[in-house]
Amino acid sequence: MTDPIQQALIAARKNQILDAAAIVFAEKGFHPTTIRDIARQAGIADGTIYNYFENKSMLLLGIFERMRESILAEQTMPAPDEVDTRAFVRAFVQQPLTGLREDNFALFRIVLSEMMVNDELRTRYYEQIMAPTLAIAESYLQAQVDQGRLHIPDVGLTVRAISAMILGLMIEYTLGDSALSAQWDQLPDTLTDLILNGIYNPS
Amino acid sequence: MTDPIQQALIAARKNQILDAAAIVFAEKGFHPTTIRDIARQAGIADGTIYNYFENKSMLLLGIFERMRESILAEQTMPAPDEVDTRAFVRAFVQQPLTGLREDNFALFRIVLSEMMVNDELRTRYYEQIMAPTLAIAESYLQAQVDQGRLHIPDVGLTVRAISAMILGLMIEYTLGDSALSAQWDQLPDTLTDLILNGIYNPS
Amino acid sequence: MTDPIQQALIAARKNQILDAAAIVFAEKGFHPTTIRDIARQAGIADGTIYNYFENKSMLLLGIFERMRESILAEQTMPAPDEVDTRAFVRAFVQQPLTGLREDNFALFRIVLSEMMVNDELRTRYYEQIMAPTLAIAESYLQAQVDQGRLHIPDVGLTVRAISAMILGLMIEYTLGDSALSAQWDQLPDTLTDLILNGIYNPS
Amino acid sequence: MTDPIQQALIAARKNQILDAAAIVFAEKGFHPTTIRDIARQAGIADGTIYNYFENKSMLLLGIFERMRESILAEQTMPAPDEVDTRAFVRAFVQQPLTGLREDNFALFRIVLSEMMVNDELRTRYYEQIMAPTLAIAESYLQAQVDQGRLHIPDVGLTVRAISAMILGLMIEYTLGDSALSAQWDQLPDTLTDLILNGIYNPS
DNA sequence: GATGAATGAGTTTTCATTCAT
DNA sequence: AATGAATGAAAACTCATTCAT
Repeated sequence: MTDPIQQALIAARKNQILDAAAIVFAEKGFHPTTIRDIARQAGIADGTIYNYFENKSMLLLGIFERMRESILAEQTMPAPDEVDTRAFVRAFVQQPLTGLREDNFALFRIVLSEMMVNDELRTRYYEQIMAPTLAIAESYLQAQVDQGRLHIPDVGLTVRAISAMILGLMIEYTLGDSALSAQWDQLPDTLTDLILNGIYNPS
Repeated sequence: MTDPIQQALIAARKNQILDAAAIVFAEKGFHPTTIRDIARQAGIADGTIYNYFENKSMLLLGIFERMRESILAEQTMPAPDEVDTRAFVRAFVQQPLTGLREDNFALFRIVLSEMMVNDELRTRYYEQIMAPTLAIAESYLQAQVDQGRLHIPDVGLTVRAISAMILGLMIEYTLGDSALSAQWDQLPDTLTDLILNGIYNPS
Repeated sequence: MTDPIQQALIAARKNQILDAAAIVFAEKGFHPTTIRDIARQAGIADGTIYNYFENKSMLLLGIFERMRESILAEQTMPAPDEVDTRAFVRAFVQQPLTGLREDNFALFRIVLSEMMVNDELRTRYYEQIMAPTLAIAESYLQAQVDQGRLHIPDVGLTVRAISAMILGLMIEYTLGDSALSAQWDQLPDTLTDLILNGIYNPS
Repeated sequence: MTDPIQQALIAARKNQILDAAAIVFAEKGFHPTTIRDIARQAGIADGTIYNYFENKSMLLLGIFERMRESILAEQTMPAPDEVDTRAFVRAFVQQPLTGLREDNFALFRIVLSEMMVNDELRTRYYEQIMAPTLAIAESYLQAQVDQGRLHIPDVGLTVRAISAMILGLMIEYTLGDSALSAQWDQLPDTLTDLILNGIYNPS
């Protein structure tokens, strides 16, 4: 049970299966993918998958968990005091935009799509990722406000608006907006300007 | 074929079916809903649906078309000159936030979820809704910039960022963020402030 | 719904399916038989079966219902007064022994086997067939007792013992007892003697 | 191979497995029970079972063999001369009725059910249990007939009828007849009366 | 145009059995 | 001898779609 070698083998096999599932899901989508597709991609038998995952939905959940872990691992925000405010905000928006790029995008689309429709997935996402991430961001911004660097009437709502902007941009990207993909690399700077200074011209 | 009475009957029957489909989709989701579910809800036979729609996906497309029409019909932007800049921006963000609320939300989630995964739906959405809407918004903002009221280095990207914020907020809402739903009515003002002035405290 | 022609068509199709199921069950047994086997035998598609029966078990239940109806239809006991006691008892034992012979035996074995193991089937059998049959037999015997023709200390238990004897003989037959099948036709007389007079030699 | 210690170990392990199988079979039935269920119950690995039994059916056969041995071991009929005829018949019917009660009943139902459907099991049952038991009973009865105590025109058929009555009663019991289970303890006497004297009232 | 019975391809999931360790 | 992960065949069941009436 607690044999560490066994544990490692089980984890390795689980990862092997999730790797395969991620590839096929990203390629064909969740519903069109069959268990057989995944088994073939992983080079194992159909039944083996069921030794490690209860059913097909749990595979998506497994992929989601791994995304969660890798995202949380990356979340190394700079200490707010050490950088100037602009660099801080820029880091804040850039991380998700570049972190979830390329290969991950196809998969992100699949997972998000299913998440909007699958209660269990949605609950887990909100509780395990979104809520804690929002809380962390909120405390960061609040610290900046307390230091007088930022002026934010409602920190909670503002944090949600900013993260929504990032999420929405990733969705618009997946929807095929060519202008967006062409200028993707300019986003961090443009967003930072927008967030910090707005678009009003007071002159 | 071009008999106007026939046309009206066909349109009425199509709407009857789409009404039924919208109800059931909103309740159960797209994939879990069967043609029989929809036929029962509409009070007609399974086969009748196929006299009006090619297949199940086309039902989603039909619903989507109706959403498009109602959204476009609502898009009555104020003439930019007639209102001050703040009221203009506020109207810009408020319309989708209040328009797509309540009953529509469940359906919006289903349609968006499938759209992220269905190429045809996605293409149609981008070409028929997102692209024209972005273009209109872009021209509006550009006019304000030209009048010196707004300062926007990259109008295209900024329009996308703002609309992404709105889309993202609707998604976060569907994901079950309670803070967001509690303060939903404050969003138009908060967003307008954020968009116009940003969060930087220059003092 | 209540269209009599529809009703007849549905009944006919149900019987077609049950006929096929009875043949294949009798040949291969319940568990080894697949839905496809039955569909092929009936000359219809697999899915059609599910338009008429909820699942495989319901087919067995349907067969069972038809056996029930045909058995009840045959249960035309002679009026107890019109025949002498011996003829009455003989008719009592002969009917099931000859009624459930030949073709039916293979099917009887399958149904009984599954009935001993399937709660729903067992409950239905007891309530719809065994209990009423026992009640009828009990009242018949009681009438004979009241007329002084028979001497039965416990009518309920005796009725059960006699019917058990018949059931047991059918099972022993299915178990392959060659002596029994060779002398099957003598059973009604032998059983009548045994039941009426017992085996004690008082001389 | 013939190492007596080895033999004992093998026998012990076989019994351990059969004990587990009997428990789970009695609880869930034969088909619904998985090898894993049995292995868990026995506290061993799935594969170990296959070191001792060829396949799942052989487990049922193994259980059956043990039942056979215990039944034959119990079959200690009184010497016919030593008891009066009534006591003899009573002992004859009582033994199976009380022997196969309580715990054994659930298992008996499973085994009998499968026996009616499984050729190998059925053949073994007939040849190894039913035929010898009938033969013994037949010789006992024949002895009584020869001594003039009993009057039986056809001993073979009568023996089958009596044993069928016992078997049938056990089945009716398993089918859930409440009157039967309530009066189960009176059965030996009632049956003895019925068998010896019948129900005819010659007065 | 409406009906709804018939179709049958397609998929998930189970589980007896094997065999390398 | 014991293990239990891997296997993959097998089967029930669903449901979008068709088409004769």
